[in-house]
Amino acid sequence: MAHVPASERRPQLVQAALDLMAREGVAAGSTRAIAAELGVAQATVHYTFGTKKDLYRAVVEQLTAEFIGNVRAADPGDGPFGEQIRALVHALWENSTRGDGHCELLSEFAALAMRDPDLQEIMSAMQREIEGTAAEMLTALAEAHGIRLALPAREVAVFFLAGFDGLTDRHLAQRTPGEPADPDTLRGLEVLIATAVGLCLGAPAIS
Amino acid sequence: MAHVPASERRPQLVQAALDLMAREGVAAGSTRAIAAELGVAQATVHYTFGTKKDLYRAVVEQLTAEFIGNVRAADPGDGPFGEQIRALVHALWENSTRGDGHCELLSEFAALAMRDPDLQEIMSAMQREIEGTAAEMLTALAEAHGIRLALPAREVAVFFLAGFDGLTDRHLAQRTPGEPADPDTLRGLEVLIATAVGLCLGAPAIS
DNA sequence: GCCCAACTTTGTCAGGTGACAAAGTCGGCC
DNA sequence: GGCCGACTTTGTCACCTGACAAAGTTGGGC
Repeated sequence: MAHVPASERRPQLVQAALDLMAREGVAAGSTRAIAAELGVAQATVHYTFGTKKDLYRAVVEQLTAEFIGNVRAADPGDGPFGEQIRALVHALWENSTRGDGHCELLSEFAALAMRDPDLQEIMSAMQREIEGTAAEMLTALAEAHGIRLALPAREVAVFFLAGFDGLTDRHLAQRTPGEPADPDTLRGLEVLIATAVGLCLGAPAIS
Repeated sequence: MAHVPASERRPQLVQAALDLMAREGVAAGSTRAIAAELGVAQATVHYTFGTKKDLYRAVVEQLTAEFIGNVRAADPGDGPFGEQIRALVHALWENSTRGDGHCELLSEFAALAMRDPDLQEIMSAMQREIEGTAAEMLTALAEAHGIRLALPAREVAVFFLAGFDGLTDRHLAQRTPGEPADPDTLRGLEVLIATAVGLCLGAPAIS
């Protein structure tokens, strides 16, 4: 095996762990399996990261960065406000249901984080970062249309992202890999978009 | 250890597994740990259930039954329609965030189910059962008030429950055990209730 | 009162886990 | 050109896992 500086080995191992776990689940991410994925001795993992949890931490950070990058890269098109939101959300949905296992992996880490304070801190920070990004994009979009948001952008973001996460979880629970998404889930997504846009514009029924 | 018929041992083991896993997480639910929780030999688990997965299945079914029972037992009070919904949702929230670990456990099983077709089937059925229950209660409530729902009850239920699950997950990710819930989460819950009620009554901004 | 089937216990297996130590190998720097 | 520190490999702990077999033990039915 070639001699590679640790600064290169690190991202290689993170990527190997990410690939393996996205494919076969967090539970399959033993240090041995991850090392084998990269074609490296098991002890290399411990040499590079010290502890398995440190590797996991790095994987989650990588996953977060990718996710936020994808969100930011989405193209809202140039329609009216509501249509732009719709386009962004659909892009996000495509991204989350692409079947590369990254979304599942994030859910698994979220489950792990409930029992592990260290992981919880990371996942919590990640969530806040995503919410911040969403709020920021929403604000920018509204501003571009000269719209004054009826609710603080952050509140809309939290409401929307909670609904979105719930729907992706539902999708993951209901889907059969080959088939299209459950129509109830897709309908839920449309309702969510409509209510979120309504929230922004100050729909009368909302207290 | 006393000689107990398997028909009694079964629920005892399920309860022991439930207690243990709610307390320490699914990962701590080895057959040995579960047997020890009940004060029984490890092989008893295999005698009674054959396979660990069969035990897990039984635990999930128990958890589902409890959850639906709690939902059904909630008291909507006797205010106007919107207030009754609100009361029910708050009861559900209290139930889900009580800190007995059952909610966390359900999330963990949902994560497991993403990689295990057998579990997925159970969790999927559970989800549909909960949605059906919610839709049913919503219909009954609307009928009692002479309200004609602007959307099919099932659609409202899917939308609401997805949002609710997202918010409980957010709560689980953000909370620090001793402290009160994150205000953003609670605000999200209120927004969710308001939009769900608005959906029922046919809020104008919703397409 | 006894006997058979249902249940429980003890013991063991093969395999997987995270972690580490020690020896080996490589590459850049002097 | 050699050497020293950074990296890799091999080997090995101690432990935990699900599963099973075989030998008890118990209780209900006759």
